[in-house]
Amino acid sequence: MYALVDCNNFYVSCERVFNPALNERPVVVLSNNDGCFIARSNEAKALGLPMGGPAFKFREILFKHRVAIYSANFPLYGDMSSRVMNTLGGLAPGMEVYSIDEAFLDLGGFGLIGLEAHARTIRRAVRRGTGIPVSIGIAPTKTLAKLANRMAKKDPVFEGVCILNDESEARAAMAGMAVEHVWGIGRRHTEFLNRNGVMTALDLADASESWVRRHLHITGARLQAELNGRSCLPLELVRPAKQSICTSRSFGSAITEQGGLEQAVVNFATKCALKLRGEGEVAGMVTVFACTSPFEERDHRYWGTRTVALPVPTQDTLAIVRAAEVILNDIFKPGFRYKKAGVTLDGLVPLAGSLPAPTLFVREEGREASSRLMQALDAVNSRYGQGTLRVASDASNGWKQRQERLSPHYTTCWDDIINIRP
DNA sequence: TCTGGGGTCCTAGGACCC
DNA sequence: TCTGGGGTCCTAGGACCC
Repeated sequence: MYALVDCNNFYVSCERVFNPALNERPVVVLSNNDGCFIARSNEAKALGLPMGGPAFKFREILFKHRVAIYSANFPLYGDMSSRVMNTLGGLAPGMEVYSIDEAFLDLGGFGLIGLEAHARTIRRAVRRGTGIPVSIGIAPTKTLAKLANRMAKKDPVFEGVCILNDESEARAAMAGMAVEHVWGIGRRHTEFLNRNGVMTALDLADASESWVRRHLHITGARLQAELNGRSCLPLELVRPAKQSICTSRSFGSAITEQGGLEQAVVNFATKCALKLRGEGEVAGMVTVFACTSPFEERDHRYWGTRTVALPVPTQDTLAIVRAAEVILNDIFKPGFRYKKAGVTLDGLVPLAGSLPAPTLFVREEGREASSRLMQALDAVNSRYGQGTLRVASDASNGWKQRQERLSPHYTTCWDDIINIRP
C-alpha cells in the first residue's frame, strides 16, 4: 500500500505556525512579485478566492473580509518542508519526496489492520514536530492514493485519513470523483474526456483500454491501469538527477534598458550555476529568454530566446554568465517593455567522470583553477550571504521584484529571528 | 498600475546511420 | 497491387504536475 501525505494549504500553514493569530482567519500567500494567489486558507477558499487568481482583481474582497496577505517566503517554506520530510522519513520504510508539500510513503508491511492507526500516528507526529497539519490518502497505487488524499482533505468525515482497501472501495470512491480531479488529467484531457462522455474517474477506469491508449497515449494507459489497482508508478526512493535547471523572474516594473536586463540575466545565470554545483552536475547548454508581458497589445509583445552550446560542459559561474551575456546581447531589442527574463541550463551530466580528456583548447590547469575559484566563491557566499562575492554586472539597481508583505525568515536567518516582534 | 516559478514526460517529424 | 527493418539524435510543441 502507498500513502500520499499532503500538507494542508502548506504555505498558509507555515505562516500560521509562527503567527497563531492567523488561525481561523482568511489568509492568502501571493506568488513572487505579489501577483497571484498560490496558497489559500480554507476561510479564503470559502470567500471564492481562486488558486492562481491575480490579487489586484480581488482587492475588494480582500479588504472587506480583512484577509491576511503574505508575500511568498520560500526560504521559510523550504525549511519547513525539510522538517516535515525528515519527520515522515522516520515513519515508513520508504519515502519519495514528491513536491515541497507532498510525499509518498511505502506502507507495505503494516497489514490492513494497522494502516489507519499508523496513519493517525503520522499525522500526530508531523503536527507535534512541525506544527503543520497534513492529510493522508492510502491505496494500492499512487494514483488511487492521490484520489484518497483528495477525499481525506475535502470531507471532514475522514478526519484527515482516507483508506481505499480494495477494489470495491476504490470503485465507490471513483464513482464520486470528477475525472478532472484524477492525477494526470489536466484541462485539455478533461475537455476531451467530457466530450466523449467520460465524466468520472470510474468512467475512465472502465473505458476501453485501446481507446485510452490511442487518445491519452502511454501516460493515459498507465494512469488507467493505476485506477484499476495495477501499480505502474513505483516509489522513487532516490531523486533522479535533474535534467534542466531554470531561474526566471517577473520584474516589479518593466525594464526598457539593456543594462537593467543584463543585471537581471547575470543574476539568474549566477543562481543557476550555484544550483548546478549543488546538484554536482555540469551543463552543456545555456538558454536565455526575455519577454514583455503577455497582456501587452499585440504589437508591443516580444519573446526573445536563444540557446548556445558551451565549448566545454561546465559548472563555472563565469563561463555561464559570459554565455548568457552573449545571448542577451543577441536577443535584446530596444523599444520593448521587458517584464520577465530567465536562464535555463540543459545538457546536464554528473561532474564525476564528465571531464573529457584535455584537448587543444581546454587544458587541465584551467579546469583546476576554475574549480578552486568556485569553491572559494561558494565558501564566502555561504558564510556571509549570497551575493557577497559576485560578478560586477550582477547588480540590483536595474531591476527588482515586489515583496510588500514578507514575513520574517523565522527559521533560516538570525537577524530575522532577533527582530521578531510579538 | 497590478496576472508566478520550476520542473517532467511524451509525441511527431526531420536527418541521419547500417 | 505495390512500399524493408531497425535504429539514433535532435528539436519543437503539447500536456501535465506542484
